[in-house]
Amino acid sequence: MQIGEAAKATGVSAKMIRHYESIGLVPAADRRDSNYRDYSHHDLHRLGFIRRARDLGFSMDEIRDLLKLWADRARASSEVKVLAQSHVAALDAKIKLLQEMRNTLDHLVEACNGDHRPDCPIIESLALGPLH
Amino acid sequence: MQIGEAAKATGVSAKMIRHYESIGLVPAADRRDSNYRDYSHHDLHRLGFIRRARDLGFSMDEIRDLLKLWADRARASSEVKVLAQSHVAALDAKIKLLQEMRNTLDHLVEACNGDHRPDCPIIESLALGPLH
DNA sequence: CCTAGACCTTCCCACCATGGCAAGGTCAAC
DNA sequence: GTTGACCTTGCCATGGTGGGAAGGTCTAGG
Repeated sequence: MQIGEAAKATGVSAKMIRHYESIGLVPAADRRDSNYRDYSHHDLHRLGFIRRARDLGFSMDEIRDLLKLWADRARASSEVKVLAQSHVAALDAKIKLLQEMRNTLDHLVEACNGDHRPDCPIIESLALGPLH
Repeated sequence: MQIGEAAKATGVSAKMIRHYESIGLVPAADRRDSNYRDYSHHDLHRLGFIRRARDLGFSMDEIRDLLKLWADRARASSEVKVLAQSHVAALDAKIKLLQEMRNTLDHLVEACNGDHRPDCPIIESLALGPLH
């Protein structure tokens, strides 16, 4: 199976498959005589794993760790759990930050008349002063 | 006031102040004989505005628009409100995405024993198959 | 007067994940 | 044998920020 097909099958773009190979996240693919990359079922499995991990927001480094844990059939599930938990915590922190932004801004939006007049608490709040 | 002091006063790093100047977000600062940049109260005001907008998660492009709206004292508050509302919507979308990640992963975490045994729904879920 | 150190200058490189484009090779179908 | 769909490598860009190098400027103290 060549790269385009592998891309469709896994939802990882051909571009990114090559990139993952270049950074060592996946082993270098086999090549045909044409020099085209050739993907096995096993390769697809690995790419699918990576895509799902990315869909959950894991970073490349974390995915690298997850792949190692996946390969190690003797590792304790607690090792995986710890990694996943710390990612949940990171997601929670990001969500909290975004929610604070959202709420602050939403209050300002609510306070803004949104009419033809220039007075606007949103701009005024941004324009407080040099500091503070 | 030179750049380091302006950085402390506004919470925008000297590095970023220069960057903002280079991309035209702030006008080129006055220079002293030494070629050091020289910041006025007015400049600080603008930098403070930018920092607060960044703290609310606005992109550089949006901040550019906000600065224009700030400068235009005749503009309707509705113009500002529309911009802010669309940013709130963008924040909501990001938050939703992160929450979906978080919840999916959290369910897997809850389902994982986290003990010495290797069985782990987290890894199993990532390893579903080449597709799906 | 000289030096140390704290500041400033410009310029280039790095991150992370991804896309785009260009110049060229390969293969299948018509 | 040409067309068109695919592949190859390589370089550049994004956005917002930090790091560092190599060198100029200023101030305080000996």
